[in-house]
Amino acid sequence: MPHFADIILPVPLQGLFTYSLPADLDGRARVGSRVVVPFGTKKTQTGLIARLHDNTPTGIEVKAILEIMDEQPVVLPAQLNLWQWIADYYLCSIGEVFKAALPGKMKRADSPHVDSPPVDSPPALPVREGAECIRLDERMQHSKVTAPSLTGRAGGESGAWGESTWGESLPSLSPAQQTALASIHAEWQQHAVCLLHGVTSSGKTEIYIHLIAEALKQGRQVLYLLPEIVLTSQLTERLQAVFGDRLGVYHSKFTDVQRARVWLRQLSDTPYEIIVGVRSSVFLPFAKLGLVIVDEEHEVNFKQQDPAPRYNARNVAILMASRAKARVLLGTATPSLDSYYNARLGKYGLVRLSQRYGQVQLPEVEIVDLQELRRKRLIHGPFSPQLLEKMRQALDAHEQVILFQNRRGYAPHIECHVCGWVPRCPHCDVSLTMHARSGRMTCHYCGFTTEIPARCPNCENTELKQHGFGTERIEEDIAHIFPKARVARMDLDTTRSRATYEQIIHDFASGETDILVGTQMVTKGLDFERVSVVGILSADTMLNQPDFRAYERSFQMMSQVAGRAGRRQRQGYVLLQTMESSLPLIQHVVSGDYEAMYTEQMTERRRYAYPPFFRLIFIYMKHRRADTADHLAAELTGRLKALFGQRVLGPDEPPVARVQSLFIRRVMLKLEPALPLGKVREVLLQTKTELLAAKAYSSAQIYFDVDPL
DNA sequence: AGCACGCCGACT
DNA sequence: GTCGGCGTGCTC
Repeated sequence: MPHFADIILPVPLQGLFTYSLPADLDGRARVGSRVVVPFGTKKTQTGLIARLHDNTPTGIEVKAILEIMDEQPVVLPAQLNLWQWIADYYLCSIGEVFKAALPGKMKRADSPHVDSPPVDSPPALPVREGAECIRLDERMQHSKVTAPSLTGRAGGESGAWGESTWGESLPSLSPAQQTALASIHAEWQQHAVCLLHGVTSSGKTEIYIHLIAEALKQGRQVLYLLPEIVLTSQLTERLQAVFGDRLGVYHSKFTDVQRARVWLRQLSDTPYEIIVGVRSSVFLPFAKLGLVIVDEEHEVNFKQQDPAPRYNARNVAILMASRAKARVLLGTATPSLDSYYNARLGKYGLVRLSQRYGQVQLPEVEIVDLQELRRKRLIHGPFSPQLLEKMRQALDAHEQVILFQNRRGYAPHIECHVCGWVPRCPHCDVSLTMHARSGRMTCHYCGFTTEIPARCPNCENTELKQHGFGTERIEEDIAHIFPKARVARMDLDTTRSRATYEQIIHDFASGETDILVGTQMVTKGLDFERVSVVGILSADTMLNQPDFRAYERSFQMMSQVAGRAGRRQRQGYVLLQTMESSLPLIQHVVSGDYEAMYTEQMTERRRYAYPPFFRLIFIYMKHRRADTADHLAAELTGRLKALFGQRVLGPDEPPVARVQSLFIRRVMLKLEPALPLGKVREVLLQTKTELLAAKAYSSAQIYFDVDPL
C-alpha cells in the first residue's frame, strides 16, 4: 500500500505536491482521481493524483489528503501524459494545464459531486442547477446498456439511430470529392496527418462526414475541432442529421454542468463517439480515438492567448492523435504557412480540392483604389461608389451583402478638434474606442469604460472629432444610405450571449436581414446561400498590423470572407477597398493564388529567420513600474544572450506596452529547429526562477509564449 | 495565482 | 487611536 501521493494543484508553480495518504483512504486512491487537500493558508483545494509511491519526502512538512473525491479516475493516464507534455513544451506548470483542462465544476472542492449524466441527455439541454446531486462515483451505474459502447449506438433509447439509418443518410459525393476522399486514404497510408486544401465551398464537410462514418464503423472515436463557437451550430445540425445522438458538443458557452456531463460521459461505457468542440475539447478523455479533424486549421483561435497554458490545440491534437495511432485531417481553404510547409516537406500528406461544389464559380474580386478615390474626392465615408453601386444592385435583386470591417465600436479614435486631446485608458497604453449605442468610450484591452464627455476636459471645447470607422458606425451609415435594407451587425459587442449570435446568423441565413456588417467573425466558414456581394472595407487595417504574420493573416481573412460570396448558383462579387492596391499580396487575393502568397511570404520568413524556418519563443515581463520592467528586461536579455547569443532579440515593447496598469516588455528568442528544446526549456525556467528570486523583481511576472500566433 | 502578515497614511 | 494600501514571502 502506497503511503504518499504526488498531487497536481491548480497553481502556477512548477512540480507536484506530495501528501500522505491516511490509512483509511489508501485503498481508494487511484492515479487520476481527484482529492481534497489542505494547501498553503487555504483550508481546502482540489487536486489530482498524478503518482502513488512510498518515498518519504525530505525537507518538507507533509500534510495529509483530506478526502478522495472519486472511486474511479476522472483523468486517464494518457491525458496525464499529455498534460505533462503541454506543460513542458509550452513552459507552464502542470497545474495550469489541469486548470484549463477540467471543467470548473469538477475542480471545486466545495461541490465535489457533479450531476451524474443521464446517459442520453444531449448537453445542449438546459440543466436544472441544484437538482438532486448524484455522486460522481455512481456514474458507472448508468452504464448498464448491454450493447458494446463504441460500435453500437450510445445510450438507452432504442433503434432511432441504428446502423442502417445513419449509413444510408451519408451525403453523396461529387467525382471531385470522391477523388479527394480516396487521396486522403492514400496519404494516410504514408502520413498520420493529411492537409486538405480545399477552396471555399468545395464541400469539405461532406468528405469529413464520410471519414467520420468510417472511423465509427471501425469502433473508433472522432474529435472534430473548430476554431470558434459560432461555427458549431451550423455544423452540429448537419452532423446530427447523420449521426444523431452519437455526437456530443463541447465548448465554453455551455455551462459548467453541461461540460462536466460530457466529460463524465466520455469516461463511461457509452461515450459520445464524436465530439465537436473548440480548442479545450482536446482535454476530454478519449478511450478509442481514431480520427481528428481540425477544420479551418489556419485559425489563430486554436492558440490560447491569455492565461497559461498558451497551447495550440491543433498541434496538441496532432500529438494526441499520434499517441493514439489516430489519423488527422487538417482542412482549410487557406492553409497556415506552417502546415503547408509541413506538407511540402513531406511530413504531412497533401490533398487538393480546387473545384467548388456544384460548379459554382469562385467570386470575382475587384480592387478599389482608395488613394485614387481620395485624390479625386470621390469618397468621403467608408464606402466607395463602386461598392454602393454593387450593394444597390444586390438589394434590388433581393440578394444579400456582407461587409467586413475588422474594427468594432463606432470610432476607433476620437480627438478634440481644438487642442488635440485624445481620451486614453487610464490603465493601458491605448486610446479609447467610442461606442455610440452605449454612449461610452471603452478600452478594448482591459474593458475600462467611461462616458463620452460633452466637452473636452482639457480646453472645454465641445467639438470632438471622430477618426476611423468601426462596425457600429458602418451599420449606422448603411441604415442611412439604404433605409429599406434590414441590417444586422455581428461582432464581439452583439454576440455576448450564445442566443444573440445564433439569432443573427439565423436571421441572415433565412433572409430576414439583407446586410450583415461584422468583424472577422463574418469571415469564418459560415454558409449563406444568397450572398452575392462582399465588401472588404479596409484591407489596410489588417495589412498594417505590426506582426510578421500580418500578410499571411490578411490573405486568409480576405480570401475567407470573399468565399462567402456566391455560394450557390451564381458568381459572387467582392470589392476589396485598399490604400495599397499595387501590393503583390492584394493581387494574390484577387487571383485567389495561394501558392503565390506562400512563395512570397516564405521568402520573407526565410530571410528574416521567422517560422516555419525558426521556432519562436516570446518572453514577457510585466511590472507596475516602468523602470523596474526595463531593468528586468535588460537583466534577462543579458543572461539569455550569454547563453543563446544571436538567437536573442530585444528587449522591446509590444504594440500595447501597458495593460491593466502593468508595463510590458518582451524578448524574442529565435531558435533553429535542430536545437534540442529540453535544454532550452530548462535554462528558461531556471532564469525565470532566479530573476524572480531577486527582491527587486519579486513582484514582477515572467511568462513564455511558445510558438506565438 | 491566492492568501496572510506587516508596516505606513487619512479617517470615525 | 484603527481601517486599509500593497510589498514580501510561502505554498507538499
